[in-house]
Amino acid sequence: MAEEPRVTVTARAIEHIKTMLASGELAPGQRLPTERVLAAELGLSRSSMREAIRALTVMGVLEARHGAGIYVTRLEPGDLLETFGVVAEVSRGETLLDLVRVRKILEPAAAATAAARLDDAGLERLRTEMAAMRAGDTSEEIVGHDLEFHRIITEAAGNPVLGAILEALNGRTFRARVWRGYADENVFPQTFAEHDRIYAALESRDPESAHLAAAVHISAVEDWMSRNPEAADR
Amino acid sequence: MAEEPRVTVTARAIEHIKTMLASGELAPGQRLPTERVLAAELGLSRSSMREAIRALTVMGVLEARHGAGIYVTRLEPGDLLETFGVVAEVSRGETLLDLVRVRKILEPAAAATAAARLDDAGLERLRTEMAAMRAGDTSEEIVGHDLEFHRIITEAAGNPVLGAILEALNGRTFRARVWRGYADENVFPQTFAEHDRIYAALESRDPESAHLAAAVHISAVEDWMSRNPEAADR
DNA sequence: GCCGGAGATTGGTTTGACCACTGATACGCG
DNA sequence: CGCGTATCAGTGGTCAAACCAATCTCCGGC
Repeated sequence: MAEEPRVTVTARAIEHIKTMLASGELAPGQRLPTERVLAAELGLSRSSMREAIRALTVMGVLEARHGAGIYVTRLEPGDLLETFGVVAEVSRGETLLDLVRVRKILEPAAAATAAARLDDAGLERLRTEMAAMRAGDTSEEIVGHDLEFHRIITEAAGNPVLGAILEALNGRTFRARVWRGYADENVFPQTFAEHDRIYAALESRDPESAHLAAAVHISAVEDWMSRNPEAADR
Repeated sequence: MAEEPRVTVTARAIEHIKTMLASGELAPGQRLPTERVLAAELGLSRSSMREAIRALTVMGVLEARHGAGIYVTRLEPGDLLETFGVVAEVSRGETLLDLVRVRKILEPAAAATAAARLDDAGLERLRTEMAAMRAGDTSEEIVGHDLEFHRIITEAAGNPVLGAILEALNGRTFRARVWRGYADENVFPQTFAEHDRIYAALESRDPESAHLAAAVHISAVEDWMSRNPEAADR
């Protein structure tokens, strides 16, 4: 016989709502019944129902607005993959290296695709970020422009899922660790040169060169992390 | 002035624990204080504290064992990226296509790496899965072996983060959608042939061929989905 | 017709009680 | 003495009933 009442009521509620979502019974943006009603319908207490809602909220599928109600999010990759970022936040050691290695696969692919799609306005924005980076004083500031530089490229690749994953792979926490180390070694010039290479490839609409330049760029980060494992443990 | 006490107490608790994790104050496998104690320490009610714990649980960061206590997970990619799978479960339409496109980038890279690392035992396991797939009756059964086939390769690539992402990208829900459609068109033979190509490349330890064969394989899926958009809406 | 405020609605938070599972301790049997 | 078992304290799981704090709605006055 079926023998597993071992699941908590909250877990069942979570599964229940996910199923409604997968089946299309709940559409993006749609409003759900109130907590009290949901609890009654699923036959559990409001407390437990709230736990389920909270879980789905952090997953990015639901959004609770105080006083207004509970809504299904747009269910776009960006919403759903936000939690992905925690892996970059709480990981250390070897896992951080693995993170970079995945980025080394994705970022070049994104750059290659972007090479064929980035328009003049995009190139202009890239130049702006590059200049801002060179002019930046604080490490914090430089990291911000670095992130933006890569995000523009990622966005131009036109794949929201890819964009969200790369975004997560580059959590501020993670990025800050690397750049803090960079600052101690004055490797900024080399990094700026790598960005220049990427930009040049994009400007000449050359996917292969863009792919290569991006790979070189990320490899530099990977190498640095390999040589400075202690940076992964802070 | 700082002006946003608009964050819920639960959100603060979540952040608090994540910070303790990032700083190393909480180590993998470690046991946390009881819910009651935690609630008191952070100055909130047990209900709210439980919501925070539930949230961290679904993120794969904490694990609550009934009667035993709350523990930090091993914090390995597999644990943390489990939620990632929801995107594959609740997404539809264009997003599903974007999902496959990301897989088209990652899977070939994984196959190429695996070509240099897969040992004889691994090859043997691949042959087993291939045979089982051909012999499979139900779609359900075939999907299972298909998944296992790819998982063996991914595992051989030796990057847990990459493995976890690909695992998520291939949620059973998602995979079932495709194969259900495949069954209607009898494209199994072609798929089997693609697997044969991948296997041959791996056996001859040829990264480039493996990369190519995997790309072809995933492209076939992508093409099929492009031609059958209605499959994405079930 | 527009504006503002009172009241209803709904999520946010707290409290306290009880249930269900786990693990360790102490007991009793062989 | 050794081992199995019964007991029980500790801990997470669930429920209930309030009250608080945003938000929305609708009605009345200007």
